[in-house]
Amino acid sequence: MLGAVKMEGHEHSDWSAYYAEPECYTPVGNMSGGLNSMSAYMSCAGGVNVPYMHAGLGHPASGTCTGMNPNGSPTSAHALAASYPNLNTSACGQVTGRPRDPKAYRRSYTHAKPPYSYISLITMAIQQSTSKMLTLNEIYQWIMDLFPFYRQNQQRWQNSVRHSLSFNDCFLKVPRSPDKPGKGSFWILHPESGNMFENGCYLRRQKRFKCEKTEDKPTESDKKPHNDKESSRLDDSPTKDIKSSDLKDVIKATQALSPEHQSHHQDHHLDEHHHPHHHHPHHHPHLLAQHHPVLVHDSHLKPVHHSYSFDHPFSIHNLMSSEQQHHKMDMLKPYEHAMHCSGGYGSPMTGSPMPPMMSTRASVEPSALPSEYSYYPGSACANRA
DNA sequence: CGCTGTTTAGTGGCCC
DNA sequence: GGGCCACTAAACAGCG
Repeated sequence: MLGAVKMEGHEHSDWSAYYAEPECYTPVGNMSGGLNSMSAYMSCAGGVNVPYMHAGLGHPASGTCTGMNPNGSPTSAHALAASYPNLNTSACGQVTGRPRDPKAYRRSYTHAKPPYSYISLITMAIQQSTSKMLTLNEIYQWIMDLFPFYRQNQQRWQNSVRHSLSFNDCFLKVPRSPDKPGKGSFWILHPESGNMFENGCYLRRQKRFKCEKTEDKPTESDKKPHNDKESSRLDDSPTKDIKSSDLKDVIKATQALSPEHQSHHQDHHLDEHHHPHHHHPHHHPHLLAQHHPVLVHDSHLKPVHHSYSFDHPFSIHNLMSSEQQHHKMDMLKPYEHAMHCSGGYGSPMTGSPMPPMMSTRASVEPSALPSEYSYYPGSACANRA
């Protein structure tokens, strides 16, 4: 299993060194034994004054209004520096190496590259969103809010994110409706891409999702190629742009994953209240569906549950569910606990990890939390052997 | 002009 | 070694 942890392009030495320390991370095959390394990771990341405890909840991108500088930001860096005086960082805030002090070096992992592929990150971002669809910028925000590492070198990884979105068939682009102008399209997960991450492990896909539909390929008239390049793609592969007639099915497919859609209005309200200047109210599916009234059922877009095992230590559930598990607790205790006991991305100290994002949304009421986080564990049993 | 999106190319790790 | 997957860089076009 550890092999999966190691990933290309990641700081292998950092992670392997970290995992090698039994005090910090003991994978030992006890995946469901409450060893929640990723949650500990998130605990720390979230604890580092990540100004948006709601990351794992309804609207990731809503982090923009929590005071975080969307551009990576001196603000964030300073906040991090203030929170982590011992953080061994370079002038630009990047982790420069392993501090001599074990505790300090563990803390530095708040800025180490998470062992998730970009595809994983994008998938997580979209899946955890209430609307199951995010704009590019919202995906950026979600990643940055959750992983301090990605507040640096944004041009680099954001290019990779864009590449991943375009290149991988598992991501579909949903154009904005004419009456909701704005920049960029919405991105959703292909309804049939659900088994990309077997066992719910988001470290690396077990198999690449390939959209091989041919018989249900949309007609040429339904597509709106942006340019010659895109039209040329139609020859051997359907465009990733999703047509309006498919939207409802796709949304249904994605939202059928959890009962959270039943509380959309509540979540919507909450987020609107907390993030009054953000765009996301525009793309809630039910709103969007209103803008796409002509919806025809398409067989190839049948609802398919994304079946993950959320017990996996690197699953999004473990990454996020700590919020649900602890939202009733004293908001500060877990943070302090993690800061003292973990301070890193992985820690065996917590079978019940602290909430990942605690810093600013402590006032959120449990009832306002999306129900998906109490739903996922059950779905794991239902969908996976 | 900056952001978004597409595409190509090169590289490296992992697995069989 | 080949295939696959992932990361990165870069060029380019379209759009707001």
